[in-house]
Amino acid sequence: MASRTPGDSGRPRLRADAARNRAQILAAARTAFRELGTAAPLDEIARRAGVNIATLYRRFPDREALVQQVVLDGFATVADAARRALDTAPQDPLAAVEGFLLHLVGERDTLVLPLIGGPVATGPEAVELQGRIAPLLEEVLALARSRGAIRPDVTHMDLITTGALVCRPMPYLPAEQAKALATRHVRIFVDGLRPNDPRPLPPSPTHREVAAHLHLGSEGD
Amino acid sequence: MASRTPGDSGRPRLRADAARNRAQILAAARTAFRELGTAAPLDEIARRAGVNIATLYRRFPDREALVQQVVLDGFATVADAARRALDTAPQDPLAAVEGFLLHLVGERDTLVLPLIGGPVATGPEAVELQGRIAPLLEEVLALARSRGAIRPDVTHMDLITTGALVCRPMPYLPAEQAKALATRHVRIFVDGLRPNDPRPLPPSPTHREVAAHLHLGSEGD
Amino acid sequence: MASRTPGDSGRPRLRADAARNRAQILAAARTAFRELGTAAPLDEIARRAGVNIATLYRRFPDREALVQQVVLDGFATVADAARRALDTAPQDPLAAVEGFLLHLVGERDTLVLPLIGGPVATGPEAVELQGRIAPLLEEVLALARSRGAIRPDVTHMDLITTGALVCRPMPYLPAEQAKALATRHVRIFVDGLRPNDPRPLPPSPTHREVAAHLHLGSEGD
Amino acid sequence: MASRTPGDSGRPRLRADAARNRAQILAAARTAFRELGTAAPLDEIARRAGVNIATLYRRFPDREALVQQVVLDGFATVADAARRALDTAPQDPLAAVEGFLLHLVGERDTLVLPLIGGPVATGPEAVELQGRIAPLLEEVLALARSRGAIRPDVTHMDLITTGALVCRPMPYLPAEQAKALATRHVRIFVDGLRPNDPRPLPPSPTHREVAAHLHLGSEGD
DNA sequence: GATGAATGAGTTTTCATTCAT
DNA sequence: AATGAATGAAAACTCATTCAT
Repeated sequence: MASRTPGDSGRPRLRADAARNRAQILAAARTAFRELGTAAPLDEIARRAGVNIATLYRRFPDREALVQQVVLDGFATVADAARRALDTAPQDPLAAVEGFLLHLVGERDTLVLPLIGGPVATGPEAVELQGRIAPLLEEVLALARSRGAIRPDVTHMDLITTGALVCRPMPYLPAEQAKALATRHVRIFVDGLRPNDPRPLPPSPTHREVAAHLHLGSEGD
Repeated sequence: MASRTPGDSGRPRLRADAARNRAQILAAARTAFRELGTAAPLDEIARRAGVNIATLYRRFPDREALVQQVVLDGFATVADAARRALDTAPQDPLAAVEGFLLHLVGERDTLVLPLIGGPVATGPEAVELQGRIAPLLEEVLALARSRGAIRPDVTHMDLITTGALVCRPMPYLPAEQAKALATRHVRIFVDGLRPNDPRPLPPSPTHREVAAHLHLGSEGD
Repeated sequence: MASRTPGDSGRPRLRADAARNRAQILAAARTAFRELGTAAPLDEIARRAGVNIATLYRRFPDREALVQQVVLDGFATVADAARRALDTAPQDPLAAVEGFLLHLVGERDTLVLPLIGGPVATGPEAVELQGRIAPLLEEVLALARSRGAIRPDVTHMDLITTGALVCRPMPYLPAEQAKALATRHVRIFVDGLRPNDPRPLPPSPTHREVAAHLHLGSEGD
Repeated sequence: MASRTPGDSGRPRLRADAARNRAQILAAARTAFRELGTAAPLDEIARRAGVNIATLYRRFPDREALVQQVVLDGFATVADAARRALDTAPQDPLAAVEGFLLHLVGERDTLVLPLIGGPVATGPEAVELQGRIAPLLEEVLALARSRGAIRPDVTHMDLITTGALVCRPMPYLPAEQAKALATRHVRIFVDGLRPNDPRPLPPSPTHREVAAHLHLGSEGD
């Protein structure tokens, strides 16, 4: 559904052409970030968006702001998917989990979660969105556990991790093939979530530990 | 275990000090690429390696050559892991599969597979290594299937995809936490490989299709 | 005379300040190329032009482009001189030939014809200009021959060769002395064109042969 | 005749292989200087000579020394040509003049006279050679004048200028074509030297003036 | 609001030169 | 004597950012 226009909340309304430019810039940034990393040249992004580099700067005072917005839009997509999962969880909670992941896979072409080389979403909006996702997924998982539909040792962090992984760009592979492989991966993973005599998992870092590093299961540096 | 010195085949032997420099450059490149992407500044890499930038250029005529070698070393690690998996497969083929993936997770701090923004390994050595990995994994899988130890619809490409995903850098998350999450992911995934009434998988792109794009289950652009 | 502004055809009109910068860059390049060869440091050229090196790159994407334009302007000067020669040929065709050469000598301080180490003008504009010069000179020569004012075996290529030679920089000699020596050379050469029982010339390469190598009587490599 | 091996006088005798290397370096330098100017990369010259760059440095402590030697060899060729001209002058002094110029044209592929961008031959050997050339040519001219074989207002500097000009590289033109054009140019020029009612020449800079700038009719900077 | 233009600060790349083998 | 290797310094080139139109 996603009727929300990403990233335009809490801002003075823009003139129509300016709004269009802003949307084009964000779209160009999403693909450029996926292809080139968040260090992608800003004038390359402006070029792809069909606007002048100065126009980009008018909308986003620096690279950081642009990255923030793109990541924020990504988080919004995840939150959206989590909400839908909760909606459908009562019928079939495990299917809801799978639906969550496949929904993300469905958006993977334009989904930028914190990426290599990129600064990270630290603003209040980002924190707020991230804080909203975890409980939604935990609620889905709780329901699933109570129905015996899922192994008990899975946490929302495993889902977030999986979502982040299957949305990573796979450079030089056509989008269709990437999506097919990601889909198969999700299907197998979700089969692994079923309570079929699972081998117990090793301990997870706590949500708090990970949150202290601020982001969707990402590592590095 | 990894007794191979990476990337030193088919080359006139280097003087001892030069070989040491070369190894330091590659090590520095591996971590820099994981942290900053393959667009990481070369002088930063030289600095970390403790050599002059011109020395780096002496060994690797351009960024491309450096990336190639790093990726090639990554492939060699994967091939190595696949070989070990085949060795242990007769005892417990599914455990061998898991061992393959966990081995990669164990090396994830220094493992660079084709990455965002990066050119891609296309040289004959890369093709040769890639062509060596697939049959090894297929042999493991065949054994597992014949023992009924695994769902029948999994292919080596699913394993490659999974290996590539769980080795992706997770920027801003400490290595320990990243490894823990990756390990849990692998454990669940492998549970999903068991032949417990699995739901059939959607079709996979063929090896040939993917190979045409030349790389370990990676996408983009 | 020379009312043409060099190198500004077929381009979107530049802002006034940008056009000024462009002209200064070209002027600086002309003298730098004559002094240092076409490998002259671009930042030196930018410095002489009083602009930032990036501004130079904005106008000329690489050294090649800058050299092209400078050479193109040189060709334009030659074409201009040839046109004037044709204008005055009816009165005294041999004087017109001499005027052509002396005109070039007069501009030699800022005239850059294809030079050592330099790539060469191959674009359509260069070809067009070169193709325009030859017939003009041939027409002058035809008139001179019909009047018996010149030895019959001279071709426009001899004139082009001579023009190119006498315009070559003479490093370390002050411009005045260089011009004096070049002028004397032209005077003697033109005396050698008179039909005073000349010894026949050895065969010339054809225009086509030379044109296949694309440039005003230049050699090398 | 040129039985002289250029540039090996007054030096401790080299080991045979070292002498060979030195000759190869000089040959490579001659062509590289003609193609790329005297700023040609030294390792390029070493590469063409088939020796290591450090070997080049062992023979020539810096670029300057290499250029000096190459130019010196060029002067030696000119002096040689002048000597021959004087030998043959008694039979036909104008033919001797032409022979001088054509001799230079014949060597133009390997003849490097002070060139654009190049430092300049200032050593005692250079001065000595230059000082030797002028009187030889003047003697030829005096003989020609006394026989009425030449216009009276030509000086040795005109000959030097002409020699320098016709030996300039003509980049991108095959050597054969360049030589043909240069030959024709010389033939016409020499016809212009004949005492056929010549128009008087404008004044020449004096030998002293030019010598103050140290070189064979060259200008610039 | 949008853009062409300019610039300072990198980053990449090359090259002369020296050193150790 | 010759060479592989290393390096500092320069030059080529790119890019984020600001300014004037």
